[in-house]
Amino acid sequence: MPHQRPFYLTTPIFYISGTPHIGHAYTTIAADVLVRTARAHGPARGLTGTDEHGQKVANAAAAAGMTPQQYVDSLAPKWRTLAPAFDAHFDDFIRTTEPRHVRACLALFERMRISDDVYEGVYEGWYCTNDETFWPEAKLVDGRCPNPECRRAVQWLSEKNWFFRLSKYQQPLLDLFRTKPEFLRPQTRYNEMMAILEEGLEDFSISRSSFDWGIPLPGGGVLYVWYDALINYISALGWPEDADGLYARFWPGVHLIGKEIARFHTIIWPAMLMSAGLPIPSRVFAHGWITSDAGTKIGKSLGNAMDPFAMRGEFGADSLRYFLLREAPFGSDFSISIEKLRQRHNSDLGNDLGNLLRRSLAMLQKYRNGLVPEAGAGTVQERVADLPSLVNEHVMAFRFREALDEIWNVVTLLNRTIDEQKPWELYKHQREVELDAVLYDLCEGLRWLSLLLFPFMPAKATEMWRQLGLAGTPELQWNEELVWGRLAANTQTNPGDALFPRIEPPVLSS
RNA sequence: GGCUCGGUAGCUCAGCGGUAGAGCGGGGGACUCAUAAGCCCUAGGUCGUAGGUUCAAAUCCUACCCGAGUCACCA
Repeated sequence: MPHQRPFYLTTPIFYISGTPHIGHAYTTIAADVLVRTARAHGPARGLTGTDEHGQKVANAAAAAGMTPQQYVDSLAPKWRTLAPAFDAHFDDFIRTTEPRHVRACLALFERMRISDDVYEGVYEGWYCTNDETFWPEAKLVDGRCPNPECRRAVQWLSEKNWFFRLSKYQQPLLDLFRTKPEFLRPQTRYNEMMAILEEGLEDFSISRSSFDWGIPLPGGGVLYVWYDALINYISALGWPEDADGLYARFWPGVHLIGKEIARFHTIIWPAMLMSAGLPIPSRVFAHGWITSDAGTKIGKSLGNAMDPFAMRGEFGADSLRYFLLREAPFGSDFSISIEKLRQRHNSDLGNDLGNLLRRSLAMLQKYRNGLVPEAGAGTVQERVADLPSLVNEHVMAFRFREALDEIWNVVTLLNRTIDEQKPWELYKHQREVELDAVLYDLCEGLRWLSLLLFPFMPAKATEMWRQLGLAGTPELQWNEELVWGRLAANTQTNPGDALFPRIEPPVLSS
């Protein structure tokens, strides 16, 4: 069943001083597939953006000889190009330095004060200047920084800050998790957060007074960067003014995040919203890490990040999108390599799908001058009847791989239909009615595939659509378009270049 | 160290009480519309180890081994 409610999905906002790596592309692409699928059933909205405050940014700006604002302005364009580079379309891109965001943060802070959930306290602990991190006493190694690559002396710091009475929300959060386990998926992340909740929550410092690159508070100091960052999900909708009515229409939304930030999104953020008397997110999904073949995490700090732009250059955005969502269950870690990418590209995309389109249109060209025949007594219709709802259910539950498995069953079905019906023999023996029936089934089946694959591979699905002789793009409502027989007879098809040209392994020279 | 999740065919994984499954790779076959693609057949793996419960266990319980994650106010 298509969902009725407007659908709102967010990615995390990316920390601006980093460099985009394959993990950012992964989150972005998955979010885009969700939003595009939702949009095929009704109103849907996607949000991404950048997180621009914090001491690290301030330090990096100083090192670059710029003001923090100049510095983040110089970096923001790089992040804006990330989504378009992978054919991901978001309705909005928020930067936490924008006035609309600043206003929302201060408004939320004020609401929480009114709830008596914000109080002044002293924030202190052992601080490592190099890592810019406070460490609990128990973590110190010989009284020094526990980071194995640091091990410098730590110093005792204390500053007066605002605290959020997070402890007050332990029970409400436990109730939430127990009554609505689907709030956080997958299960393994849910278990971890439950363990944290059962251990108990401590109040949480939400301002800083030792530096000033953040959202300034009326009485001095700035908001802690995470407190500020989480609010982007509603500030981008126009809360609290909501002049455009977006907040009223789209909140609460769904958050897609990486597993490392589940705590912020499923404990701190809901508690903040509860405190302010606002609805909490409807769902949070924490996906896994992409690793290299050696099994090491790919991240900025390890210096082995695969450049997503280079990978796109070699395989194309659609092929990469397909690989990332087909290769592993969404939520698990998985490894990526050029060889695996090539394997998927050649086998699934080139051999199965691309070749299916080409051989189908080639026969239509040869036997019917490229004109779609009248529909006949085909066998494919009944086999695909459940496919749209099945695919939609899988995608909306973050089961991208299962959705693609279902779609590929139909790719295989159509390939098998050709081999079983042998159109070349039907043609030779002038069995015109049967030949028409098979050719129609193939074209209509391919039209369905184009529509269903559009969220995953927008450009290639559109190219399929074009070769099938259809106008516009397959970005259409499924309940109207996924009706068997909608493809009109006498449509003039346009066979074209191979959809996914084979990519040969590099020739090794000795 | 506590807790959590995994350890199933060469690879990636599904199965989660009833005498072992899929995809890919590998091997064989019949065809020709097609990107030498597609289709059909084929994999005989002590389901991490050792016990236990049961008429019956990858599937439940216990212990252990191995791997990963998490227990941080760094985004």
